Amino acid sequence: MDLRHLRYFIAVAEEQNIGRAATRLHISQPPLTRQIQQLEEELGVRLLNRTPRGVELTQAGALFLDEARNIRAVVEQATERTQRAGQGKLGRLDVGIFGTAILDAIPKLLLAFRRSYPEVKIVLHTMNKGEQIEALRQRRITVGFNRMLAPLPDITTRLVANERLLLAMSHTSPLAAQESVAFAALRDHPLVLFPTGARPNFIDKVMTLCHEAGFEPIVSQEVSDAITGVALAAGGFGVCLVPESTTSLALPGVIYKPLTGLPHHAQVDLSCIYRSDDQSPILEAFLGTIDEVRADAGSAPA
Amino acid sequence: MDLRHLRYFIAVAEEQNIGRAATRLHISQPPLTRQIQQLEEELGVRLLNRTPRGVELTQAGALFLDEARNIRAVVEQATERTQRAGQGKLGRLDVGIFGTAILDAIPKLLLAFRRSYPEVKIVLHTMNKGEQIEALRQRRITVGFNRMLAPLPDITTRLVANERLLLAMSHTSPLAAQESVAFAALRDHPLVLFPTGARPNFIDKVMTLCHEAGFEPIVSQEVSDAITGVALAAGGFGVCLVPESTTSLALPGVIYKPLTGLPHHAQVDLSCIYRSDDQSPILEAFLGTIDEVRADAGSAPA
DNA sequence: GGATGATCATACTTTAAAGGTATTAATGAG
DNA sequence: CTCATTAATACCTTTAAAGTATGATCATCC
Repeated sequence: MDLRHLRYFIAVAEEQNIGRAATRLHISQPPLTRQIQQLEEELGVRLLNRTPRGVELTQAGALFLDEARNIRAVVEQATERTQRAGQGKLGRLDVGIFGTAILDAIPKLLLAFRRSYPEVKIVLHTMNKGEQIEALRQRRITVGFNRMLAPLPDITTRLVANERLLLAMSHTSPLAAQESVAFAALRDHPLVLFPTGARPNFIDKVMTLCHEAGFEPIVSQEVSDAITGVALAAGGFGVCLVPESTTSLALPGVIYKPLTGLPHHAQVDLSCIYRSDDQSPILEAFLGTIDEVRADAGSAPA
Repeated sequence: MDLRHLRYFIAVAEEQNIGRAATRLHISQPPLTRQIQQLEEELGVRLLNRTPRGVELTQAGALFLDEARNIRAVVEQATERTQRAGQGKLGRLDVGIFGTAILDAIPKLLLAFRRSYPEVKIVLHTMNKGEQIEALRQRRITVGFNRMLAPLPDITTRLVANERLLLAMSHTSPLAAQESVAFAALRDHPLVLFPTGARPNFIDKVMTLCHEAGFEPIVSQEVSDAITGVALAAGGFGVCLVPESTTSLALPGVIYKPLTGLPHHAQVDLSCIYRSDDQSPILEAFLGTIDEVRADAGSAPA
């Protein structure tokens, strides 16, 4: 049996007349007669009673008409859903996120994507840089978000945001009175650094900036993540260099100050990463959303 | 799109390999490759990612696999149901019944049919002789039950039961003391006759029997149906000739007596009637059940 | 790192089946 | 009894699916 048989049978049943049905189907009458005969033979069931004025459905034929219409509807729905999936409009996007990277930019991005593609289910997985790479390769996630990723052949990196550096400190800090802080002034202040973890990382970046500025920083403490770092800064353990988006962390007693005297490259990137050979339409859609969001942010910066 | 495409795609998806799937489908690899390409082109969706070790499903492909399996199941179920309908095992049987004909024989028959064909819905329609003929011609019913039907060209009659005649009377009747009643004795007893309605009917039959026995009966009352007739007999209006199955009507004060001295043809038939040109499998099944029930009754009479 | 083997894709041919034309058979209407 | 209508059949054409042979690509193994 064939979908064509169903289509033909529906036409014949609706017209109650093989010739008229053939016209409607844009074929001639004899092949239609044959196709219906073939269908009946294959099912082993008489579907039509032939009369001199046309045909009429048997009881089995009436039942089969219902079934045929149902099948047609199911097939239509299947193709429609598949096509939406093929356009990235229906499906699932697994996203690897890295602790503090979830602040600010990423929620905006995910919300924008969900607005454009409401039928794509977004599943978040918290994992660190190494785990993200591993999960990408194993296809457990489609995209990850990270900072300062060393380039890899099979992973493509796409810049999502480039943030200024700010200085987090306790409101009791001697630097708190100033409107802004000169980077070079940090030579005399103990620093809380983060994150400890796979190199290269943000600690390396800060160290390099200090060296470029001509001093060796006083390291008060190295901690695993930004939240801990800011908390320690609030507690007076020292000052802590953070990406701008960290200001979303409004811990009590913490104030953030802009820095002056930093080189242009003293910014910290936030990148989206994905498998270079991934051609899935959902990924494409997601990358498109990134572009849109960046364009919006560029045209109307906050 | 075609059911073949679905079958092929399911095989490819399950084997994750076009060549192996082709073997499983008993075709060679190139046409299978082409059919899959064709399917993708028609949907406008990439369903497979080709790798050097075979193929893997895209997200849309995985969704389509589910849909394809679903369609296959729906189609299988449709053919299965249609085939059962074609064998008379699934569907609907509309039956016209005539008042008192519902006693005894017909319930037995309908129960036997329902036991053999539990998925055929039996719908009963109470209608008289003329209405049954009309309803048969208009296909509102498939079979009817009736007595003493005059032969018609487009309606076939099939004898279901042939019943003796009994005499219903009040237990206070002078005839009540006898074990049986000689038919000729009825010449002196007023008769309650039924049914009034389309000729020929049971009244004609009784009158003929009386004439053959050489007397003109005293007609006490003519009534529309057996129940009324028996009730009047119970009330002392006279005696009432009834088919044997009427004994199911155990009205208070009524007794039934066998008759002696009747000719062989003094029996009343109960027949099933149906359109002569009706070839529906459900009718065939029902006629088959009639045969079986009669055979059972014949081999082991009550 | 080049040979090897596996896999999918392409080109071309064969075969099967769907579609078309002409005609017949059956049946009801005028 | 003829005519019109309808489905069925016979035969031919065309389309498309299947087969054969071969090429391209890429991972794997010595």
